[in-house]
Amino acid sequence: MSWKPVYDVVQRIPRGRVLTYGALARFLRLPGGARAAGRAMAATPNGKGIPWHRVVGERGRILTPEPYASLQRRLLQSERVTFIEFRVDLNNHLWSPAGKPSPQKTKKKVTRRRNS
DNA sequence: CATCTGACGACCG
DNA sequence: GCGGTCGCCAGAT
Repeated sequence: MSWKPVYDVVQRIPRGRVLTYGALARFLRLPGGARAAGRAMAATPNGKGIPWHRVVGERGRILTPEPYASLQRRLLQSERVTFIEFRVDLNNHLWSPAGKPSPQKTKKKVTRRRNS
């Protein structure tokens, strides 16, 4: 499968901003949904300058396997991305491929789901 | 060819 | 908020 379009978008994520697998999948209309985005990232070729660390779970949750999780947090924090208890503050850093910066501060539907 | 396994996210109780 | 299931589907075994 060609994940080029995925990498292409990821590569466009500005420094200090992040994208979620779901948003990525929906934007590109990937068959298989968010998980497809996850597969794409898991297959990300290293050393290609792809900012894989800027892709996180739906609520800013870091989902990468342990070896990378710490690195990812470190990289994000190094570019000024703020965290709230192991979660990226999407409210201020979520980016949109379509060019929808709108950070906003009013949380609308941020109260549900699990994951620990 | 048959199974298993996820770098997800939606739902349910 | 927490734990568990389900749909999806490309690779790995």
